[in-house]
This record gives sequence, C-alpha cells and structure tokens, in this order.
Amino acid sequence: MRTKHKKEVKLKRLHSGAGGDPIKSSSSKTTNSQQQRDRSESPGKVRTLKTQEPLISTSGSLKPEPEEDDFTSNSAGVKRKRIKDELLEETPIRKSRSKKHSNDGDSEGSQNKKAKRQTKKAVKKEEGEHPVSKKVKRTKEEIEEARQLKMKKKEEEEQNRWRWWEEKKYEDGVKWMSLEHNGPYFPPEYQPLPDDVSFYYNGKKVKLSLAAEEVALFFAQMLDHEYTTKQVFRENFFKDWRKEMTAEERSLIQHLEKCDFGELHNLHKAKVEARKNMSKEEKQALKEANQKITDEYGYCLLDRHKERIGNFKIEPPGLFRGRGEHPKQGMLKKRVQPEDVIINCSKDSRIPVPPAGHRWKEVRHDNTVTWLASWTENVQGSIKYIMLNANSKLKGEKDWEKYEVARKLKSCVDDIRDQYLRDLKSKEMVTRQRAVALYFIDKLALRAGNEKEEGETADTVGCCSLRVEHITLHDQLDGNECVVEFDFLGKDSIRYYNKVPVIKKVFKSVKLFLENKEHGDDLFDRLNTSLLNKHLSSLMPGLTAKVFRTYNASITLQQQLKALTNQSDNEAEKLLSYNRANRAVAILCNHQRAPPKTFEQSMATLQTKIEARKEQLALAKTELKQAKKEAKAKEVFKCVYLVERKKAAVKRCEEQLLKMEVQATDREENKQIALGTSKLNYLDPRISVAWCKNMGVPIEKIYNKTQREKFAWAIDMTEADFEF
DNA sequence: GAATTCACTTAGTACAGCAAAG
DNA sequence: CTTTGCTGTACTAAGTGAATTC
Repeated sequence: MRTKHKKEVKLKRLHSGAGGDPIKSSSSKTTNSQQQRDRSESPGKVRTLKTQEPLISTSGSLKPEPEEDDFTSNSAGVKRKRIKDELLEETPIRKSRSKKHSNDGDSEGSQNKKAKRQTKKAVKKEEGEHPVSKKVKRTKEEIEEARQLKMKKKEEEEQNRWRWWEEKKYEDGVKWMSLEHNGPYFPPEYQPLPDDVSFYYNGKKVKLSLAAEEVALFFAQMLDHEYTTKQVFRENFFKDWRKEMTAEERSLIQHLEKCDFGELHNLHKAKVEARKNMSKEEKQALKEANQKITDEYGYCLLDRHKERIGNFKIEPPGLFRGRGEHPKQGMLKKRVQPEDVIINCSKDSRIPVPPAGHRWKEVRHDNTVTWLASWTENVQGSIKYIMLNANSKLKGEKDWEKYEVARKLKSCVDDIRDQYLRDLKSKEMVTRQRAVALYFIDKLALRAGNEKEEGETADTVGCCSLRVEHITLHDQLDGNECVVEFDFLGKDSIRYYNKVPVIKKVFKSVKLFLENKEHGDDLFDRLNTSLLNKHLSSLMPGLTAKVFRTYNASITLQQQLKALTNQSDNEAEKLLSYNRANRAVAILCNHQRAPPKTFEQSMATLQTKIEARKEQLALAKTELKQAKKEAKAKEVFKCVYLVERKKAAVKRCEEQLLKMEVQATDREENKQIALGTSKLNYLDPRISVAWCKNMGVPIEKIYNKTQREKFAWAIDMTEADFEF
C-alpha cells in the first residue's frame, strides 16, 4: 500500500505534467536540449550486455607503427620513453646535475652548458645508430633543457610523494591529526559597468544600482545561450533579479521582455574577445598571478604533509544552471561572504585569516571530517565543501577502500545472486520487489535511485524510483522473449534507453508490480533505497547498491582485457583493446557525452584522407606490378631494387590506411560515449596497472599525469599477477 | 519510521592550452 | 604564422548513503 505522502506526490506529478513522458515531448518541435539529451541508439535495436563486445574486425591485423616516429625527436611518445630510460639508468648523475641546475635558475651559465653537454653525450649513446637531422640538432639544447627541467620536477615529486598507503590507518572515523590551511579564495568583487555602457528599459536608458546591475550582467552574459530562451529560466531569473533591485527599479522594471541587455552583452563579448587577443606578455602575467593564488590558497598541511586542495575557490555568484528540465534554473546564486563560511582546521594550527573587514561564520576543529571549509548555497540549500585533491591521502585511501569492498563482493556475489533469484518466488511483496530491483541493479548497473523532493530538482530516477511510465514489457521482441524496455532520465538527465531480455520470473514479477497502477506510480511501491541497502549490508558488511556498479564495472574491465588482448599484439593493438574494454564498461554504466561539436566534420575529413590513401595504395600497387614485370624481363639489379622499394611503399600505404581506418572506427564508436568517468571512478586501477605490466605497455599510455597521481597508490603497489 | 541533514562520490560540460595541420 | 582539433583541467551539479532529528 502506498503511503499517503507518496500518493500526494504522484498526483501532483500527474497534474503538473512534469512526470509525463519526458522523452517524446508533447510539442511537435524538438528543442536543441532535447536532441542533446536524446543520445540513445535508434529504436528497435536491442542493447544487451552481449552487444558490448567490441565489433571491429580489423583489430587482429594491425601492424606495428611505422618507424619514422623514432627519428623525429619531438615526438611525444619518444620523448617520454627517453625520460623514463634515463631515470632508470642514470639517477645518480642526474641528481647532482639537477641540483646545480636549480642553483643556476634559467640562466645560460657555463656550468650549465657543461652539464648539458654531458647529458647530450649520454643521450647520443642511448640513441645508438639513430641519425639525427641538422634541423633537430639546433633545437636540441632547448629540448634538452626542457627535458632536464621536467625530469627534475618529476624526481622531486617522486621524492616528496607521501606514500601513505604504507602507513597504518587511523581507527574509528578519525581523518587527520593536524590540519592547517589558508582558507578559501574569494572571487574578485564586482566591477561596475563603464559609463558608456547602459541598460535600457522600454527603450529608455536606466542606470541600475550596483546589485541589480551585477545580476543583469549575469543574464546578459548568457544571452547567446539557449537557456535564456527557456520560460522557466527567464521567470526564475526575473523574480530573483527583482529581489536585488531598489524599490524604484522594481516599480519601473516589470517585464523582462522590455529589457534591453544589448550593450551589456556586447561589452561581455568584447571582453571575451580581448582576452583571446591578449599578448604573450599579458597572458604570462595572468598566468603568474594565478599561480600566486594557487601557491597561497591551493595547498594545505595535513599531518605534516603538503597536500593539494581540489577546489580552493569559493564559487562565484551567477545564475544557476541546472541540468535537464530543472525547476530552479535561472535562479540567482548569491555571492558567498566570509560570514557564510565555516572553517575547519586543527586547534593548534594557524587559523586562516578572513578577508579584511570580515569574519568567519565559525571556526571548528572536527577531525572526523575531511573538509577544510564549507558554506550553504542559497539555491538548493545544500552544503558546499572545500576538500582535498584526488591525489591526496584522504581521497586515495577512500578510493582504495571502495575497490576492496567491491572485491569482497566478488567473493560472495554468487551467493547473493542465488539469494535474490530465490527471493523472486517470495510470497512477500517487499522481498519480491527487492529481488527484482537487485536483479536490475546487478545486471544493468543501474543506480540505487533515492527519492527526490518534487519541484526541487529535475525529474530523474534510478532503480528504486522507477515509475510505470519508464518501462514497457514485451512478451516478444526482435526474436527475444520477455523483454523489458527501459526509457528514463537518470542522473544529470541523461537518458537511459535499453531493451533487455530478462528471465521469466523477473518478467512475471514486473507484470505483477504493474497491475492496477497508472502513469506516475512507482514500480517498486514497497521498496526504497534505505530498505534495499539495509538488506544488502546484512548480506555483506559495507555492501550497498552502488558497490554493484563498481564491482560490475571492474570485473567487466578485467574480463574484457583478458578476452581482447594478446601478448603478441603490438602496442597500438593493445591500446585499442584497452579502450574497447574501457568502452564496454562505459556502455554498461551509460556514461554518455554530447557528441563533439566538430564531430561530423572531423569524421568527414578523416574519411577523405582515407579515400586519398586508398587511391595512393592502388597507385602504388600498379606501380609495383609494373616494376615486377620489368624486373622479370630484364633481371637488372636496379629493377630488383625498384621492386623492393615499391613493395615497401605498398606495405607502408596499407599500414597507414589500416591505422586510419582503425582510428575512424574507434572515434565513431566513441562518439557519444565518455570513457573518463568509468576510468576515474569505477575501474580498479590495479587491474589496469597489472595489465600494463603484463603487456609491457608503459603506464603513461593509459593514464595521463593527473590520473597517475590519483592512482599513485595502485601504480606503486600492484604486481603483474594482481587479480581483482 | 519519515524527513532532514550532512558528508562525500560521481557526473558532464565549458574552455584553456597546446600540438598538429595547413 | 594561423587555424584546427584534441586533451586536460576547472567547475559545479547531481547523485549515494549514513546519521540525526522530529
């Protein structure tokens, strides 16, 4: 039986129309944002776990990369390789040298030059017989210098890195023993408009008060954006804007339609343009100023270790941009004052100093939490936190823990699956619904689906909050029996669209759940996330719905990597396989992105390149034939040589063509799929590290610098035989 | 036991910056 | 040298889930 509250909510939803079919809009015109969000595959295609297996047929025949890369010393890959080699073999020399270097600074002292010459020699030796062209040589010194600097930095970082994973963990909720920082950085004050720029109302020039002017500018800046055409956005903005106005302004400015922000908008555009056209020096100065801010506010001292802060800047004021059909879009996000901010640090530390003339809301010393500062945001009333960077101990330890819980699930997932399959037969409705929900969460990696407050957020759902209108049952579909069609908006209003063949018991159960329900009703009316998680934690300590997502993502990666890569593949093939395994996970987790704006075009240019290469190949082939013919007839040495050359040309052409085709396929497959989210949040990095070790692929090929820092613990501790 | 609060993870997008291409 | 295209980063919204309050 539904609770009274829920019933009320449903009714409201039905009447407001917000709960109506969010996909097929009632209006015949499809807006841009709808198109953008509508990223599912063409209807009629059944997306099952099976289709996640990569499909490119050329993968088995990719040839090694052409060697020519090795001769251009500015190729990033080669540079990286060298740095690594040197680091491994020459550490003692480098140490003394880098010290000297740091004394010299950037100047071109003679000592410096001497040191450089030494390295050059060493590099030469390493390169062996690779000839270096003259042109390259000239910039060699610069390259060398840059390399040295990089190396020095890398080394320093390595030495400074806090190997927290080798330390004992704190017990019972204690997050740190000492914490010191400089507080958050506040955005600059509002700069009033110049005199020659005005706002007009009803065609008349109006000088706005400072507060009203600032908010007007927020709107003017967004004028090019589609947001500003949306009714809800405009209404919310106008309402909040009027709150910022003086009484006279409020009585004058009654209609948004009569507002002319043209000059403000142009001013903004000019500013953007000016920023783009800044001189090198100006850009440099700006960069340095930013660096100074980062140096001062970007770090903290946690248990005597310097750690980077993730978001040390207070969010600037502006207009709230929710995702999807957010009822609060356009509302004013107010400027945060120091008086709104709570500081958290250790008692005996240097307490951060508030900006002149201000004080903090509160200074507390709570070492059971990880945040350094917090404030309550005015649009949703939620708390915002200043926290550490992903490469910090606090974040890393938690991440590690997360994957350990997921691995524990691996050891008992069979039992849990047996259990919920048995529960599908339960006479009790709660148990039965719980079983079906778990089945979905496990099989489809759905999110838990907490309830949300109506009217406060966009209408999105997860597993437990699925409603009648989000699923369609098909006894028969495309040759499959018992197909459940899912169509709903999930987190960030990203559409989840999937047709899944399920086992009979699940199908029957869902049919049962739907009986006597109508549009707007919950599919799982007896179930919520809290109930579900309570049950899960009784099956295994620490188990919650989201662990299934982590577990299934990581195990999928491991399986896919095993299935797709061969020891004998070349590096490019191995990386392609890695990407495909990654992609399988991203598809499972429904991680989507808007297709890049230039996608169609860049695809087309690639296609023309492929065509050109094909022609070239055909030409090369005919030339080869010709050469062969001649060689047969004459048997002259020169002709034999020519045949060899033509053969090589054909081969090279084929390789390049193949490479481009693979690239095209890869890009096409990736069009709407975002790999980053799963890589960063769902895939146990130890799987990737072990794979790299087994396959002889350098870790830099799959993780960029940021990612390597975040996963330093995994890179350091993982052996080749790691099993998730 | 429902609602609210709090802390923390997960998410896509805008845009800067850089390298390759022209 | 400029344009193009791509990658990495900053940003902040939107989830999850435990604890607390009513």
